[in-house]
Amino acid sequence: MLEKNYNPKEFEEKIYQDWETSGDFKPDMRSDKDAFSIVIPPPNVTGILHMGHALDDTLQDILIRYNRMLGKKVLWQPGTDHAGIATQMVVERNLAKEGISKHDLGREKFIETVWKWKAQSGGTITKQLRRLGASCDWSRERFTMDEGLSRAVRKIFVSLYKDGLIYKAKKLVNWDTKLGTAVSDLEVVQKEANGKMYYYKYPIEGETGEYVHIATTRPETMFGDTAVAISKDNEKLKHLIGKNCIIPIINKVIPIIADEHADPEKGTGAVKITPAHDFNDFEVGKRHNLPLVNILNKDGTLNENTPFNGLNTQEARKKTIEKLTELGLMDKIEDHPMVIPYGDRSGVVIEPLMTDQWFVDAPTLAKEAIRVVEDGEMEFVPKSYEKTYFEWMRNIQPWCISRQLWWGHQMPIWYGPDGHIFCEEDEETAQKAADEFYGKREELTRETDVLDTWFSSGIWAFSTLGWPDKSEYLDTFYPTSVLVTGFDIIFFWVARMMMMSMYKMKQVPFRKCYIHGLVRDEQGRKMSKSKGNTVDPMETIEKYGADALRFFMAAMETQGRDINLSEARIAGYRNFATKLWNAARFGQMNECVMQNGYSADKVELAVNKWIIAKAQEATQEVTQNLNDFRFSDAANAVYQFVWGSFCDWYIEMIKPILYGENEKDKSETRSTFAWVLDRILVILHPFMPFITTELWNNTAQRSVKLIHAPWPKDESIDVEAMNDIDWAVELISNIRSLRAEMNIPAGAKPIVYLKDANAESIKHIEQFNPIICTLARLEKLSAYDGDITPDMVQSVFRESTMLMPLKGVVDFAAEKERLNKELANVNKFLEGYKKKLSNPSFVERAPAAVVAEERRRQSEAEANKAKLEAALERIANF
RNA sequence: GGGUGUGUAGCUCAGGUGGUUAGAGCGCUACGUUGACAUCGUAGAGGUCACAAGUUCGAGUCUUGUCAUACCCACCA
Repeated sequence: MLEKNYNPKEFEEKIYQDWETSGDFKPDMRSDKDAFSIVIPPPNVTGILHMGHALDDTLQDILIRYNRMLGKKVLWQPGTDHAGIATQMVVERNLAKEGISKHDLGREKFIETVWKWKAQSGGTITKQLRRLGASCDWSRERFTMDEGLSRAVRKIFVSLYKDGLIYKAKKLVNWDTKLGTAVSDLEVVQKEANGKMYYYKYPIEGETGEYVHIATTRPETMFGDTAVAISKDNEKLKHLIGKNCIIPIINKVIPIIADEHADPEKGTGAVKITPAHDFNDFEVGKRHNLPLVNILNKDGTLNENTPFNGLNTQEARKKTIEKLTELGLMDKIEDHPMVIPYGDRSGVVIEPLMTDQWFVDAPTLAKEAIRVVEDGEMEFVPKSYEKTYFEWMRNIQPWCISRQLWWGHQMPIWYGPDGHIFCEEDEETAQKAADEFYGKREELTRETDVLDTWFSSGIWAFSTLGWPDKSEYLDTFYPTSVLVTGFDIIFFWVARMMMMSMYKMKQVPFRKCYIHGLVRDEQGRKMSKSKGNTVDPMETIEKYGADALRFFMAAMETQGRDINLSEARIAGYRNFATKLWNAARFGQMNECVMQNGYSADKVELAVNKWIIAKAQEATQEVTQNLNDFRFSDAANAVYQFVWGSFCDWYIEMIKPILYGENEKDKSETRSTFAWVLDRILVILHPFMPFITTELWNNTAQRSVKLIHAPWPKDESIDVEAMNDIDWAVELISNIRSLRAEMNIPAGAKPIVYLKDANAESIKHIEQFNPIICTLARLEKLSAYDGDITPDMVQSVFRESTMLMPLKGVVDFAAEKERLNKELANVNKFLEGYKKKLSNPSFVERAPAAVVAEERRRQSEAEANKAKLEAALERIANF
């Protein structure tokens, strides 16, 4: 017997362990059905599960479990990401607590420490995923830095390099002064700040008292200026073009040039050009062949090309202003709201800096990645994200992949003594290539830079399946079926996966890409540690169970919208689980098990036919909606069926049968109950795997585990579905015969019985029992003043189970009115269609498909009309 | 500046291709909880679907505009 209370803590972990140890998550490679596969967006190995993961992985698990029940070969490939910067920062922070810096350890020792740390606490997130119920094939778990994946990374790097798609270049890149590394454009976030605009002037060379006035937010960069630009359309200032001016303090002469970058409307109309420290100025410098003067060290302090060697930019700015003021060159300082770039990880200001870096030729790789989406080989769901994707891909810039970090994939690049580059998969091969190149043995040195984390994530879809080796899994599961991820990661990951996969595999990495929104807090604010409004999914699971959290995520997931976390709602879904638990318990108490020889398509009682038809309807809805990635619709269909139809109505309706004496009816009803409960457990399983499994294991002997139970097919049973009108007709007929049989005078109130019956208790029982309630309201009878006997009550209880209470369809006059109204409506449509279709210009000019659609609707309306008329006829007598 | 969304009940949100009386959960009110229910049931109140014009026999849904709001991209000397 089931416990009295639903207590998820008691069985969730136990059930998960059984799945995992029994190998239930492994694909059934003998299945003759299609393959279905998902690669998990690898969480950061240092991370802990947050609500975003809970959403992302719940959706994936629903799809995985659903497809597994469809009998397909199903693989959910799990793994974690080494997350270069994030992980390095975590470990550095830990070391700092002991007063150690990474430089104290040296590169090798530091990396050792990271691995040690990973071994120690890297499993947290995968443990948490298990707690959520994620049915990943953990036996195949991968890590972006493990041996196989590292080999895949080297292989693809060499391939790209040899195809000329990876190159080294000295470019202006985003430089993180705290981490001491280059970062990609995507890793830079722009933040609003209250800055100041500094106005000052540069003396014109050879013309005492003449100046060119400049405005800048960063005066300290003036030592890197190599020109001042003015638009040639600037009537007021264009006379200065061609002259030279002098950078004060260092008294350096620079030219005044004409360039469109200088907008006459902005600032003073004259712009100082610092090509080595500003992306726009860099372009101007290129156009005019201006020299580059680097004024910053890699830690962001000013260097020897300035008078403030060693000072940071803030201090240098102060000094510069002081000096300019002394020289009488300052005009004014104004408040100026501005946007400043910060590193999204380090949180410090990003400086554009000239450095040697490695780049992937993204514009070339993007071409195929764009084509396959245009051609529909990969589809975004919702489709609108295509636009975002195209927009970004068509304007993509070379991708800076080198990072000056220690933790990550060291680039497979070796330099000869003369700087010649050898790019090979390992040192031995590189040495061989060098031997051949030089004709003698030369010492090689390896490039110290490591790769951007997203480089290895970019090949995740096939590297985890075994590439570059031949493997059954790669053949079977690539391309993967669908990628499920958040919109914030489209550029970082989806786009890169598309490019890398198209380059190497010549096939899309996934056929569909389902994009979901963010999980926000109760008020719709973004969750963040700094705001302190994060909710730990593990605490939620502890409190309400994993099933409740999962169902919440599914029920709230509507395409293209963020989800606001709501504890009340999660509690509501916990109540839903409780409800189901108790329904199952009710079944147990009434010995509702499948009888031998029971067949759902042979039931006779209306109430059983009805619930079976309803169950089929719900199954269809769930199936269709899951196929369409409409998670909330799928979840709500089960919810409505279980609570609204099964618990609220069916269970109430069958009580009299189960408590009565008609053994045949009892037997059929018990079996039907068991059948419907089974159906519920199956279609609910993808959403709530734990409670469904617990009930499955406890309600009868099973030959198959629920996780592998076959998903029901629509055509498996054939019950005669009854529509509302049919129910109403049958209901009222039964009441009439009942009334006649029991000799109840017309106008009498239907029978109620209580030990101490009185007017109040009659009212109560109306509310308690939907059957009685319906009877009462249906006939709108006045008070029954005859005797009420226990027999009469029994009789009504027993017989009335043949009836169907219907919410809403209780008043036949109203029903008639409704039908007539609808009929009038249909007639109106028909008139409209007739009018449209008899209009020659519409029929002749409109596209054939449109006309056909209109005709189809017309005939649909005609069929509807016939149906309504038939229904009206049927209730005409009531 | 460019782009993409969103605006529906007190709150949070559903409302494929226009078509009955616009729905759910929570909250609220009333009544009841005796037989699955750490609760549940029944009933109810609550909406000019942001605003305006248009297309249509018919608009929450389509078109245009306005207002509000969120996010993304670029830029701001």
